[in-house]
Amino acid sequence: MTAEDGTFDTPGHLSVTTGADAHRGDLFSRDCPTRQLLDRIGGKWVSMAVKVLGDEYPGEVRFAELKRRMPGISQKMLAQTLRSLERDTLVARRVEATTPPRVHYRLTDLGYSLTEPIAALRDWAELHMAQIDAANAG
Amino acid sequence: MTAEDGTFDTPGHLSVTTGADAHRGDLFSRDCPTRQLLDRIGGKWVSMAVKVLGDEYPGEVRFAELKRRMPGISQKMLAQTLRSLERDTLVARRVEATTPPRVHYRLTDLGYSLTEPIAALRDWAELHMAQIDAANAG
DNA sequence: CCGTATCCCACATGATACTG
DNA sequence: CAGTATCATGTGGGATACGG
Repeated sequence: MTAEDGTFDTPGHLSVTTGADAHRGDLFSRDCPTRQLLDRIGGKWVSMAVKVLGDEYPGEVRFAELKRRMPGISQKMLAQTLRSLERDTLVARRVEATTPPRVHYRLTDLGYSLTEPIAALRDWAELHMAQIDAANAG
Repeated sequence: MTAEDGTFDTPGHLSVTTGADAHRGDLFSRDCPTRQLLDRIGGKWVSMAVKVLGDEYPGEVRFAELKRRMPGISQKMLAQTLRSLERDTLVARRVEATTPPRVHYRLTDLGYSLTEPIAALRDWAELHMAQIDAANAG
């Protein structure tokens, strides 16, 4: 019942200051994939954007429509979130060169594949978050 | 292909920015469970702590041993992370009243159940994070 | 319509020191 | 050993204004 995988077996923290060049540089820069992923989807608006886009997959959603479906988000955060997802190739961007321009976003196949593990989180959350909230309240 | 569930149908945006004047009626709109969960496990050390404890489940791990298995974490952050998990009833704490005292931590059943969706994240990450890193590099 | 640029602040995290 | 207290800081994210 102990570990059968080694996801977290490297720290992601630099350990030693002896010797300027250290050993291969592999000691610290190798973060665990789970932590890396959480750093990406843990942002305030990322999971919501993925959900909204996933609901239309493989269809597209325009910027303004995304904003409308994500109440409370600012233009800045929406653009920033989408840029990040685009850099990660989780979202594709298509510009219609009209005036004014229309910009369409869609999940890539990779992005859509991410909706699976997120759905696992959602299922767990829907089953158990109430209990956790109750524990915090009481 | 549109939404069949309503996970993200409320914004969860708070408007008060002063924080000190306790503005009544500023409701934290009901956040979606997924976002709430990500707020909890998205912390820098939470997923690692769950992993380390999960590897020993249903066994216990002592504070110092936990710290040893989470390279880079400070005592403060370890204690803080464990307190949070304990409040959420994801982790149980047992104190051995010796001198010096020994404190043992273990995942609760609820906490252990969380390792399932986290494993889904990990599996996805191990398959795809390299591709995402490559996209960012290039 | 679709952004970017600025300013600002709360907060998560870290370093360090102290205690039972 | 197992914490708590204090101080410092980088940054995520919000408000607002401007630009193509």
